[in-house]
Amino acid sequence: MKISTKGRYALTMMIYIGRGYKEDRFVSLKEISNETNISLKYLEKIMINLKKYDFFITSTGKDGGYKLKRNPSKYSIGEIIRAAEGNLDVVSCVGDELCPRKSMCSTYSLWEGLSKEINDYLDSKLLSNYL
Amino acid sequence: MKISTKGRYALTMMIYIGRGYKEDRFVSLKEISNETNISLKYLEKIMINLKKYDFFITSTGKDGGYKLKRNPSKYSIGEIIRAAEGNLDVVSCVGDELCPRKSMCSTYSLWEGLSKEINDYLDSKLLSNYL
DNA sequence: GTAATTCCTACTAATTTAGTAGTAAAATAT
DNA sequence: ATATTTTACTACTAAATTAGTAGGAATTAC
Repeated sequence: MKISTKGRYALTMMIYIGRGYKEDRFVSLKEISNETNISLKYLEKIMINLKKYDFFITSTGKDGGYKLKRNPSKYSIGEIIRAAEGNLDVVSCVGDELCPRKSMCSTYSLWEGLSKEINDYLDSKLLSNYL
Repeated sequence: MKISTKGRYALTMMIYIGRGYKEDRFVSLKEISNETNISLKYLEKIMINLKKYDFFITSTGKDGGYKLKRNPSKYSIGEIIRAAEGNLDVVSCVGDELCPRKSMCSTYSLWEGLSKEINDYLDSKLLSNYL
């Protein structure tokens, strides 16, 4: 039940990029990599998932990088972590997938409830709280 | 952020053993394996972790198995899952371990808060609710 | 004493996580 | 224009964790 580096580093990037928001400047992954000592290549890889969402304006080339599209208070931590890691359900047996183990059905509501707690908690926290 | 089979199957076993509590009988892993189609050997392996805690009275040999030591309402789901999986903190940077990445310190309270939510939720649920 | 069960140790396979490597394409400062 | 810087894209690899398997010793009810 650990949050992986994918989710943690994604949030790190969002924080750095969020800090550039007031100055209206692009923040490059190079810069984040330098300040955090996280490999540039790995940041790029994690960024692939985030780019699928409508989070940034990007610019290639000199002085390029990423800029937030919205105000940092308009991003929840939940949407960031889910963008990076996928859904935050604690079990995969959701939807109409049939579970062959009867005994576990009695625990479905437990896992569903826990997943909801996790999502609600993270959705209640905003990026602006962590800049 | 998935609960692994270790935790899920541990709970499954506790439920089956808990059902035997009223009849005051030993429930064997063989029986649980037969009803759930989870490999006996794997159940044995997961049981190793649970046995470190004061959960059961055991009996080897014919008609042997496991019997709960306390009333099912005296076991929280949290203690069961922690016994099987280890602590439920969502990050490992707890205690006095020093984190080299400054930017992440701003998120420590987030992960600590989330870990507390998870533990509190699971501690509020009792085994007796899932028999 | 035999069958059923836990107890104990060791091994293996599959999956996920955590990276690395190389290059192409785009934008910009000069 | 061109050199530089940055994102964009594709592919590969290493380490760790998860999920199991295998074989047999000790214990107990009958």
